[in-house]
Amino acid sequence: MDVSTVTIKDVAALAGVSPATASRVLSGNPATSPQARERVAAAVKQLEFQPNAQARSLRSTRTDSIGLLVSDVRNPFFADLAHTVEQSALAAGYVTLLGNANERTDQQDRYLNSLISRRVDGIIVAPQGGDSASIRALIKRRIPTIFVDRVIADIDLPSVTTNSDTGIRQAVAHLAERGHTRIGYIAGPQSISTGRERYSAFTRAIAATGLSADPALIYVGDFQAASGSAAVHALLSLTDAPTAIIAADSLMAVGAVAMLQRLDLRIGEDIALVAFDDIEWFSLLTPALSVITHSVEDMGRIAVQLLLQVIDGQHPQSVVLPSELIIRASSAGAAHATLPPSSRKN
Amino acid sequence: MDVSTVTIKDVAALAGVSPATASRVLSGNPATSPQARERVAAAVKQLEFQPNAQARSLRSTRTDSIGLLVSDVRNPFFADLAHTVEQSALAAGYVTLLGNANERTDQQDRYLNSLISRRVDGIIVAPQGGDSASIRALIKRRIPTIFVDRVIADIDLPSVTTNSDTGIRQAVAHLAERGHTRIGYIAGPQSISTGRERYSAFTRAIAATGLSADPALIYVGDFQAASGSAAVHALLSLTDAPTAIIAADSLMAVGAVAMLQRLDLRIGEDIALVAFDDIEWFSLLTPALSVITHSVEDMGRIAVQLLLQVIDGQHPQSVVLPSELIIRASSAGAAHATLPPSSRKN
DNA sequence: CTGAAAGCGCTTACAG
DNA sequence: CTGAAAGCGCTTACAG
Repeated sequence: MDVSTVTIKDVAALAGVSPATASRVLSGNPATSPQARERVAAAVKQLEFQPNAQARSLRSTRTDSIGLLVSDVRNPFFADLAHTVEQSALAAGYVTLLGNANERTDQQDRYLNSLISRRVDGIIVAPQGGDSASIRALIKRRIPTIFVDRVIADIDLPSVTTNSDTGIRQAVAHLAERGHTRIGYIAGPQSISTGRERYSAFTRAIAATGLSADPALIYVGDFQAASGSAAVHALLSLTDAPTAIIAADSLMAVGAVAMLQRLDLRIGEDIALVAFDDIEWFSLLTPALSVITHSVEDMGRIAVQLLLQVIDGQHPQSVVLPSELIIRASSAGAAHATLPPSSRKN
Repeated sequence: MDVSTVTIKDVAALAGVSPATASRVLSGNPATSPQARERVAAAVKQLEFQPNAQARSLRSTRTDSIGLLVSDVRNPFFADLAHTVEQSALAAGYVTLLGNANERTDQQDRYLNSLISRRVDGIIVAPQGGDSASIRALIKRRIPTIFVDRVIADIDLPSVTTNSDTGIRQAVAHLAERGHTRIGYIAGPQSISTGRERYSAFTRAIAATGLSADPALIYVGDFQAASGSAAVHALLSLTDAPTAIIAADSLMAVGAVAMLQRLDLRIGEDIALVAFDDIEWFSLLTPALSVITHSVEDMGRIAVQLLLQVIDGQHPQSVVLPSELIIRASSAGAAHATLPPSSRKN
């Protein structure tokens, strides 16, 4: 007998009960006799029965699965987030279907539609860009959904985000204290909430400390490594170049490090660098990178919590997590004037 | 009308056709009239109809989804693999459900069972450890399955793996040429095929070059960072410590780097280091890390290709990809005697 | 505690 | 090219 075609009927027949009873035993319904439980269990084992999740959820409308849509799996922050979400969900009995938007709205829409078609019980999404038809569709269908890390401005859904203000303020204050007056900022895309928020946190911090608010010190990147490299090159080509740089995410920081190395600049001496997002690797660089840290574990765990509450019919409050500066060698030194790339070997 | 309850019957009613015709239009069956196509399309749009994938696959036995089980999403190699698999699958019209075994057999089994229940069309798996009931179940059920990166010894399934021999031989030869005679090796777990294979490639290379085959030079780790740190500490505590170390994966290499830094050893001068797996970050370290590279893009792309062939009823040959040494500063210097940790500040 | 029956939302021979 | 009908593998009121 082809084991792949074993159905609950086969189990029921072997156990000598009706499919209904077999189903009850399988789903842990207490209205079953010990004998029935025993015999069904034996039959399941003997036939290696695996219930068909499709059929089950077609009838019961539950799938015991959630969707997680991240912006970019290759970004260590989102890889870590995927990991914690998945572990938390597993502990609650849910399987996580992971989708990767690849920082593109079209792929986000494709995955979201696919998750809708699969009738996941809920979705955790780190949304791309601005408005999106597929996210509106989630709301229209009343599919339990929460935002993580990022939000979409006029869509009112529970979320877990980071208050970037504290960490960025601490970073700017710290750099000011080390004598930096012109701090460059590599911003994230302004179509993404974290990009906007960290940007405004930076400008507020600059204003509060009375440092140069020269708009030329701000370079808007796209949260990917290449834009971090481009940013460093542009910022250091200024006549009055910054002596310190803050990057709004880890990938752009990676690009910044690569370009600084290519320009033969010594990080922490010739120029200070601080990255948003604390990635394990940053502490291994020479010098170790100062970072603005926020807890990806908390974010993932709380995201699952909130989603389960929404699935349960509740209306949980959004949660905002703190951020904090960790000072390492890349920003520990005093400010020095930075030479433009053109005057150095490249 | 609650948009989430729109079914194909509603679409058919609005379009003035039968559900059968609506279904044919939806699935692109050519046996449909232009009028039917047009009116169904209009109804779908107006009602924002999303077909229920569960119901569809219950009847048609296809789900247009594949499963990918990786060993550890937080390992950049597997994150990259997930990315390329997903992109290739998407191009072929499949959605990828990603599961994370977290280097644990029990989680692997849980996900595999869940993927079976969801009736994915095929599964790509980087298997944990040795034999596994859930992997045997895949075969019994004749679920198209292929191995990627790792294999299980006596299970005969198509696979895409790396021939680690070339790269490791090049690495050993390169280190020998630089004057190293005692090369330490941080092995992966011997329960995993890549762990075993790279280990034997190393011992073969050592034998071929006539270097020290002292068993004390080999430390067996678990492919995680912490074991790389422990390995470095153990190897450098030897009376006759190695002057060069090869780590069998990127995570153990990260641990090795962290420990070498903690011991205040200068990589590339006091001790040479080579890592298996080429991770973007490795070139940013100071000094940049020499690596044994193999193409994760090819691996992911080919894995999807093979799986589609298996789904199509074919019996594709396994593919073995090449590996190659990339020499950077971490191994460029000449060999020096290495002092044990006890004689240094820690 | 149990079984017969209906139905979840689709698809697919079958007949026309 | 189209529709009525059966059925995919489950679950769940309903009646006993």
